Amino acid sequence: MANNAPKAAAARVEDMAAQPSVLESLVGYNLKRVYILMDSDFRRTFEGDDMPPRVFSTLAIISESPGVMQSEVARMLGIERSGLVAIVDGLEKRGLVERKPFPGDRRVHALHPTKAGRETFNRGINAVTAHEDSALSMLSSGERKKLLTLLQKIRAGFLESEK
Amino acid sequence: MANNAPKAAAARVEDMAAQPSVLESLVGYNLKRVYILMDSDFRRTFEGDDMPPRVFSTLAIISESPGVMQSEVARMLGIERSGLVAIVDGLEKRGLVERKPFPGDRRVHALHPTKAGRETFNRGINAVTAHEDSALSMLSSGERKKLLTLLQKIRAGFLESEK
DNA sequence: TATTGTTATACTCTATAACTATA
DNA sequence: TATAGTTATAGAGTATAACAATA
Repeated sequence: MANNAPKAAAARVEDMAAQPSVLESLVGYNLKRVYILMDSDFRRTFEGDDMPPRVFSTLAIISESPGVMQSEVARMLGIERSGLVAIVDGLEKRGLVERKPFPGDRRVHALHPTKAGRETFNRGINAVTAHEDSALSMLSSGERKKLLTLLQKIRAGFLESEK
Repeated sequence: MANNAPKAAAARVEDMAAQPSVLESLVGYNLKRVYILMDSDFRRTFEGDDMPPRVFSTLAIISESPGVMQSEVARMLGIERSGLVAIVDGLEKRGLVERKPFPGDRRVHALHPTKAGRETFNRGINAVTAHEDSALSMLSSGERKKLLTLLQKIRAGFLESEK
């Protein structure tokens, strides 16, 4: 150690900046931090519309696949059937989706978007895209595409390993 | 529509596969799904060691920056001071870290790793790296580096925009 | 027996606010 | 006045288990 300075009488809080951590080099750690940033930003942007991420995702799937059953939506979103009940309840109360009988299987509730639901989804998808444009403005178009490709590749890899 | 088949009497559940969703093209959605996969995998891998991600992160920062104060650790991890109390309590009970008086400011608890804490961290960082090697084996070395770089760039961008 | 939707329940994670002791 | 650590509390999100209706 080439530190010839006299020993300080007492440390000062201002001097206690910590070392950069090895955590910064871990994909998992950075993934979590970025997820939290993006998720918070999404919620802040759409809180006036009462549209947290998983509610928007549910509306999207129902709008794109009218007649889809709840179990299938839950499976696509990677959540439990039970967790989806409250989300669909909320969307139904707001007049954005409807539960209808499914011809051929009376256990099933087929989920359909209403006209208002389709309109909300169409406005939403534009707003969400604009939100991503803004939140990811530090990335070039190519970098953003690359990021998307890498994330999709990881998901595909996990899917494969579960077989 | 070039569908000349006769109309089915009743739909069948087996035929109700939903459309691929526009969600799949959103960075935020894929980020969340990948975060959940990696986080679950981490917890599963280290549950025998009682070492969820944020406990390991806390131990890492204390091991790398002995004497760091709690507020600084919370700031680095992006969580509230109050949330860190239980984590440090747990690490202290397990004999991995110690709260010591901070010379010069009696409000501060300086956090130090014990010998056992340093050993646990050293074993942990190897295990975590091995975990990432396994969980991200579908990516080439170059892809993994690129992903890390992109995630860090997003974090830096958010940090910049908060100024 | 298995599956769909539902309810009840509990647990994790986190944020907020208020308190104390110090500065 | 402001800050470090702490406690209490509440909320969001999610998972598990059990149930009725139906297959």
